[in-house]
Parts: sequence; structure tokens; C-alpha cells
Amino acid sequence: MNVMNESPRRKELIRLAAQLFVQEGFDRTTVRMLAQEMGIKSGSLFHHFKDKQEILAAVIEEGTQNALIIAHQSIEQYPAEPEARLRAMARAHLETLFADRNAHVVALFEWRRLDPAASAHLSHLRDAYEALWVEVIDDALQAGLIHGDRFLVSRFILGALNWTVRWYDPNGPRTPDDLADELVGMIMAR
Amino acid sequence: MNVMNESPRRKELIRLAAQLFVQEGFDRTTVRMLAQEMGIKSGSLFHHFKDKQEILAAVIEEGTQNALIIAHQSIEQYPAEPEARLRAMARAHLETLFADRNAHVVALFEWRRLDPAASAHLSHLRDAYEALWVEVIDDALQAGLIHGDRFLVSRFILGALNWTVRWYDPNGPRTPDDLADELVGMIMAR
DNA sequence: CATTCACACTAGCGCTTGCTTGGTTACTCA
DNA sequence: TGAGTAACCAAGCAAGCGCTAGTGTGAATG
Repeated sequence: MNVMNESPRRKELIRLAAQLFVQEGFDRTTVRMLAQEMGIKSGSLFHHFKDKQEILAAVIEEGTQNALIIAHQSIEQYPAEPEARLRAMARAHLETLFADRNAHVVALFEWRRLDPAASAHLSHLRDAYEALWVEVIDDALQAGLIHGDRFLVSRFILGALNWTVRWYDPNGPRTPDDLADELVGMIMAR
Repeated sequence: MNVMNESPRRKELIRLAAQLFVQEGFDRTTVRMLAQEMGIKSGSLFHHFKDKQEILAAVIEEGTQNALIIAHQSIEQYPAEPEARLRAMARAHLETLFADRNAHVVALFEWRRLDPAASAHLSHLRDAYEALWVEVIDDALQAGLIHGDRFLVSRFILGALNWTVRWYDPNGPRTPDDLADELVGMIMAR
């Protein structure tokens, strides 16, 4: 087994697993299906991962790491412009959501399948990401751009954004940036 | 087997199944777990339902039927007041969502486990419900209460509302009506 | 040249799954 | 009273599950 390995091979396997988890759901995806998709036999799978759980954790970790990095990069461009920060954060959210769609769908809808240990570890990553949001929203509230309870507002915005994976068609006429701008426009006081 | 049966017994079994599906997820809920929760043996379960799939369909059907009825009752009280209609619709949505929480969580997150036949049948129910929303939102747009693309606005609102099942605590200080009012306040032009 | 290593294979164990079968009990109603 | 039926049970089958043990191979390392 290959515990802490960041090889390209492992990354590719994780990508394939994410795709299958989205298609079938974690529980219905068997190790034999995973192996076939990866072009190996089911036994060989356990050379790369300790067990099926570890594959799930790896998928979710990758997605969340990427989201954090991109969000950071996006808002640090505008240290003192609340509206630009809000817009950049929403854009970054949708950008990662659809660039890395499979991993994020797994993170959003299969989180509960994580065992407690993995869940605890990954919760920190997610909390760090949500803290970024709360920060940006606090700025926007203080600047009078939006109004309402900071807790509820951030939950509503994240809900609206996350739910897009259920209906948004990347091949349609609208870009993720269009969506982000529309949402920001919808909630901003004029 | 007991195909089209609306007996109280069946209703109770469906309620118990919904609870387990939420706790464990559909795939991880075994027929033996269901039977034990129902106080019968696993074989007896198939006297009430053709197969496991039928239980899932029954759970989702119940929840969606209720939502439709309550939404109808709520908005027909205000035939010509766009703001009241919007608020009533949001309140009704959250009211059913938490009154009938288990069934709705299953409907939202286990829909994809339905086989194609059941999915086709239930899609009509869901579409009827969403049509109500589009109607109410069109009225609000025309009245100038909110602004934006009708399609996107309704998706964002439904996303924000549905996502509440992931974070809202019914034992906390806020009522579902508080949430609905806060959301409407957040998006309404002033 | 000998050893080690990553990576893959074959074979299958022990267990759980959804569902079936054949029969029993309790109740309703002519 | 006795026929019909809804509701249940005990037993188990066939298939599929995650995972393990033991082995082979070709490339890198000493």
C-alpha cells in the first residue's frame, strides 16, 4: 500500500473514482467497477488505497483543497473593495464547482459516507473555506451592500450556489460567471 | 402483495422507512433493518411492497403530494398580492420541508436511486410543484418586487430554501417562518 | 549479479444482500 | 361455522460485496 503518495498515477485514479462516485453514488460503486475503470483488477486496487473509504476521503480532500486555493487567490486581488470581493468569491465558488465538478458533487452529497476519522480531518478544510465566506459577507454587510443576518445570508448564498450542480448545464448559453453575477445582483441593495 | 393500498398500516411503514432512509441513506438501508424497525421479519416486508424500490417511491410520493397541497392552499389565499404570495410560498416550502422532513430529505437526496419508471411518474408531481413557484415569481417580477432572470431567480431561491435541511436546527431560536421572511427580505428591492 | 521495490495478477474467503418459497395465524363476514 | 383473506414467519438461495493471501514481473539500486 501506498499511504501518502501524491504521484500522478494516484491523482488519475482519484479522478476516475470521483467520476464513478458521481455516476453511481458511493455505495453503489463497487471496488470491481472502480478497478475496471482504472484498467486493473480489483485486488490491485488495494495496493493504492487502504480501503474503499480512503478513496472517498481522497476524492473529497482534493476537491476541497482546490476550492480553498482558488478562493484565496480570487479575493486577495481586492483587499479593500467589498463588492468586488463578494463577486470574486461567488465566481470562484462556481468556477471550482464546475471545473472540478465530480469531486465537489461527491463532497456535497457523499460527505456522510465518510467514517468519523476522515470526516473530522476534512471538516477543518471545509470550515476554513466557509470562514472565507463569512469574512467576505461581513465586509459586504458593513459596506451596506447587502442586508440581513450574517449567518443566514451566508447560508442562503452558499445554498443557492451549491444547488446549481443540480440544474446548471455547462453547455448552455450561460457561463458560471453569469450565474455568479446574477446572484450577486439579485441580493444587492440598490 | 398489496399494490395500491392507502391503509394506515402502510402509511406508518412508509414513515418508518423514510426515517431510516434519512439516517442511513437508501443504499445502506437493508430490508432487514427496515423490517426490524417495523417490528416484522424481513420476508413479511414483501407482503406490503413489491420490492425495495417501491418503498422509496412511496416515501417520495407522499412527501411531494403534501408539498403540493400545502403550497396550493397557501397562495390561493392571496390571489392578487404578489408580495404576500411570494412570502406565503416561501413559508409553505419551509413548513412542509420541516413538518415532513424525512420524506423531503429523501426526495431531495435519494431521487437518483429511483428506477426510470418511478422517476418518470414522480417527475410530473415535482414539475407541478415547481410550476407554482415560477408563477409566483413571475408575479413578483412584474410587480417590480424582485429583479433578474425568472429562470435563475427561481432556481436560486429553491436552492437556498432546499439547502436549509443541511444546516437548520428546528430546536434553535428561529422558526421556519423567520427563515422564509429573511430570505424574501434579502432579495426584495427596496 | 543479487536484492529490493512498485505494481499488477489469480483465486477465493467470509459475509451480506434483496428476494422467494411454502406454510401458519388471526380476523372478517356470509 | 366455515370460507376467504390479510398479515405474518422460518428458512434459505443465488448473487454480489469488500478485502486478503500469495505470487509474478520488470525496472531501479547496491
